[in-house]
Amino acid sequence: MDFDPAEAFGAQSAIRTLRLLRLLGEAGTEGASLAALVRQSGLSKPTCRRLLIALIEEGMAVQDPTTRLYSLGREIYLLGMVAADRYGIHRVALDSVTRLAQKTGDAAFLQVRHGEEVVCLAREDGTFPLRSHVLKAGDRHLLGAGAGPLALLAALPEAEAESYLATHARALAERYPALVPLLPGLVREARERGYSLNRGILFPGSWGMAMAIRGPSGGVEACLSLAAVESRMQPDREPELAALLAAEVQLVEQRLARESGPPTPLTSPTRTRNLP
Amino acid sequence: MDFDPAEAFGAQSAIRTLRLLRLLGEAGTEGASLAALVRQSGLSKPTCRRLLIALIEEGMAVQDPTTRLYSLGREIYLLGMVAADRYGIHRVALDSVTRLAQKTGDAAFLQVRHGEEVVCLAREDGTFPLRSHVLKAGDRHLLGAGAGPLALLAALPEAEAESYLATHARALAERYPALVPLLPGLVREARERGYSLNRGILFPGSWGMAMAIRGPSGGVEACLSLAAVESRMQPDREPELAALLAAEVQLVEQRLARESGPPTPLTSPTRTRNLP
DNA sequence: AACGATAGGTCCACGATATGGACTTCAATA
DNA sequence: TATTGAAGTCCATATCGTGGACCTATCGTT
Repeated sequence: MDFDPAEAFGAQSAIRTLRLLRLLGEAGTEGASLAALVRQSGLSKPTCRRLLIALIEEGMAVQDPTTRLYSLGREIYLLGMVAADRYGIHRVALDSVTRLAQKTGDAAFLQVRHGEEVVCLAREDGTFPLRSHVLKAGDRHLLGAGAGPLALLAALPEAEAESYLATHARALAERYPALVPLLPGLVREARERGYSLNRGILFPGSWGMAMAIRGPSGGVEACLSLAAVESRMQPDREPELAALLAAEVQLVEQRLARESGPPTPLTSPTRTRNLP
Repeated sequence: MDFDPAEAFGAQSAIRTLRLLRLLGEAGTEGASLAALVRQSGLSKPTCRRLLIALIEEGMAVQDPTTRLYSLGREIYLLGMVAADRYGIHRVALDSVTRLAQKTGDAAFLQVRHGEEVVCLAREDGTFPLRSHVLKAGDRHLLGAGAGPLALLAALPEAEAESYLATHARALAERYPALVPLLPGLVREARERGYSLNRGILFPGSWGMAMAIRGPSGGVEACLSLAAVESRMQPDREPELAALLAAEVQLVEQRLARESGPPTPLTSPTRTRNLP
């Protein structure tokens, strides 16, 4: 993360604290070690630790006394549930994830777009014993990187997708070197098919499939996805999986439409500074 | 809130930022004005504003451009969903809230205990036109203050409840003056009946009823509750409402038991400093 | 339309506060 | 029992955050 000094505006440690919080989110249920957080945050060890203590004292983080790993605290859950009134999609989508996992036997996910990132909100495992553990709740990837992010990218208006690719080519190439040359083709494929397919591009042998969820206003903010080992996502099973995805996506879309009495505000998180 | 300087340990502004975040949580969906946040936090206006900007830049808060009110941002929702893997009760309890609201026609709530506080996680309104708006998602009250908090207090082991009352008498008296003398009686009543009843003690005319949810390990962490205008909670309707509550509580408890393959860690959020 | 009152927002000199290099402690591996 | 790597802590220093003072916008009132 490392700080661009320009973005510190008298709130350095506030920003640092909040970024740490986000890193804890990415660490998910397992948690993260102090060393890992130091590395990822670019902070010094004492600073990192001090901020973690503050997070812990406020209930926003916890440290496992035996493993010493840090993870999100209950306070964050409580706040998140309050925020869910506004941003929530889980109420209409979580049980679809569960059903997908049950019916397919593989891992199913709910992912949402958040600016240029795609965040995995929920993962549910099926019963099949060979499982891909490449994606878990809290993981974040750039649009396009993985089946879910690919579905979301492909569902964007073409102009928007183009400009995203142009703007983020560098970042994509850095984080996912193998991906960039393939992306335009994958996006086209996904558009034609109606769902995306990731044939082990990011992690060999880990395949994925995803379909975007369109909100009542037409915007795309989330997707359902599946992940499995290569052998479980061959052409023979593809239509079956796609049909299951399609059915659940349709269900979620209906539920979204029904409850959109008060239309969800979906404004971008970027802020324009008030100028003098 | 105001700061006990002793608790600042080189993380003043981190703590301040996180407390602000919590205040935003309490403000719920409506949001809070800068002035309100300044008042509640005890911070100076510039400091408050600066920290809010930091929160906004990190996506953890948003400001409505027309009303200028601040509220929780989408990032908090995302983090909360990740934390839900660990602390979540909503997956097994939210639809009970919905059903209660539908069947009773009144407002139904899910509240959880968090240390000495009880946080309202969700509110769902029924169709009856006279509604109590005394409680909304994000609101926090001390154990004992209101139907839900009362049910949770009454469900505690007797010794624990006693010691809580002893320790927090002052705080209770300060925030809820009318309540304290009545509390012991109310708690006893609730224990005998199996559910709590608040006959407009905190807000005249706003009545409430609640029943605690017991986890598989026997601990009590949450409750379902109902609120209505006085006339809708008279003895004639009481058994009916209590039965509905009991049915949903039982359902939630069953679901909790079923999914407790990996038993939910429910450790307290307080931290013991590592001593040299 | 001029006024006062209330709230949102910002500036910047000062000093309290957060910083990180250096250190200690502990557990696991060799 | 050395050795490595990670967790955790101390404290002198200067950087970063602070809040009094000020500006502006938007009301309701006369």
